Amino acid sequence: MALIENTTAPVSGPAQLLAEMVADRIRQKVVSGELSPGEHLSEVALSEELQVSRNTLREVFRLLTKEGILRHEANRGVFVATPSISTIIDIYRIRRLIECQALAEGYPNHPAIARMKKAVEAARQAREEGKWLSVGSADIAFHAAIVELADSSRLSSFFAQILLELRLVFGLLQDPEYLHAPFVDQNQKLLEQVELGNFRTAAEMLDSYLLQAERFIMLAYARAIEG
Amino acid sequence: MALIENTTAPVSGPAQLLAEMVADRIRQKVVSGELSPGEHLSEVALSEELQVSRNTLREVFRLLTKEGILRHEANRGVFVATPSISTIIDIYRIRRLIECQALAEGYPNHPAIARMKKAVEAARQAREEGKWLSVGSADIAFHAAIVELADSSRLSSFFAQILLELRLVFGLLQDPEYLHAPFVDQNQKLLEQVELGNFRTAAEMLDSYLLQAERFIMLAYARAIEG
DNA sequence: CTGTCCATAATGTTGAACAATCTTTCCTGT
DNA sequence: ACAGGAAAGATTGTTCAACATTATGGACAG
Repeated sequence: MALIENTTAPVSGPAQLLAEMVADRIRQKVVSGELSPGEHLSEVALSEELQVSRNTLREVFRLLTKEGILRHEANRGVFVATPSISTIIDIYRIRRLIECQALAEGYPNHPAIARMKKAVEAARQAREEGKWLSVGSADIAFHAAIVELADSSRLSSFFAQILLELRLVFGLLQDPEYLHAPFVDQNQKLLEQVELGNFRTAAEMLDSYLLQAERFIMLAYARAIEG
Repeated sequence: MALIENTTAPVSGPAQLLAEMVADRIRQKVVSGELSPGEHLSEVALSEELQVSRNTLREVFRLLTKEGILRHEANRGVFVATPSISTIIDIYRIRRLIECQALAEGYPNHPAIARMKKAVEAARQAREEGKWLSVGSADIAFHAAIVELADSSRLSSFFAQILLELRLVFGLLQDPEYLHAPFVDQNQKLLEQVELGNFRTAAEMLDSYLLQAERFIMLAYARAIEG
């Protein structure tokens, strides 16, 4: 009789792995600002909201904690990571080290250059439309493309993580226009040098841009945590 | 009555998180060669052997897969990662990029230099005693210390992962003496330059050492997968 | 020998249970 | 009134058992 009936009903098998999909959704929630830095993520609440079991959610937490966008405290659960000054310093130290080196050793006709160009165009478009969050995304894509010049899958995915953490920092800051607008033209200038084959010059420009951006963001950060 | 009696008995609570401990044990199994590249890790078998539940083990699998020492295939489970030629290329590309840059921008009296010195001494000691696996460990520690010159926690832990993958490669190769012996003296020479404050010189030496090591290991690898 | 079907085993995912730990509340004694 | 502490409640850590889904291996037919 009804004893054999199955009550739990995952009607359709997972096309992709469930945990990966959930991880994507949480990443997006963090980037979009739906989840704020420092916020506590309750296992029961989130598992109900996302319609997954606690076990699956915990697998996701492990992933995202390793990625650095969540923080884990024993017996207290996970929280959205709260970037600090030292986070910003660390991120920009890494950006200068990796991006400049990748750029300096780039070569003409590398497929990543096309992606850089596309990102610059997307950024200009988004700027005209006033979509500052999209400008930020395009800026991220541009710098991810720079790292792809190094032709290293491991380096690229590591750098993607770093850029994701940077987006967390951006989320903390106000005034996205003031924040993202200057980068559009800088990226454009970088791309011009790259297309001329002047990779060394481009790398030097990038280094100074990044130093400048770091100071800029540190200031905005200091302003944000006070006001 | 006995209904309330508890049958499951984890008598003592976890001092540290169980999953982290299990992850350490599996990492060690991989590094020590107890688990070989390509080997399939059964969830039931391993969870029984390590005395943890399947769920906990799956959390660990997620971690180690992200670290790159395990590989996940949908509906087929996890396997110990099998380094390929392109893995070696990728690893050494990253090593040259990160290590040389970190070394070039190092400065005297940095605490990491003491760690480099300690690693060199440990390596010499281990070599005299013929403990080639320890020589390998010391070599790893030496290069991890170089990266710590960059003072970036994120970069250091990323690089630790890369070096762990490299150990996987070593596990694939025969003749650890032939493999590790040359590095001891090279590291010694590097350290001498660093202690003299010649960071630029050291960085250039390191670059050529790494190029040399890459060729060396590629050859050993090619020999290993054939014979 | 090759392709199909079925039994078997593995993974993917869930829900419930309980132990350990943290948090809040409330009581008590001074 | 208030500091200290015990009890109650909520949350995480971990396990287990169940079941759906997907691979694997073998028997069998052509």
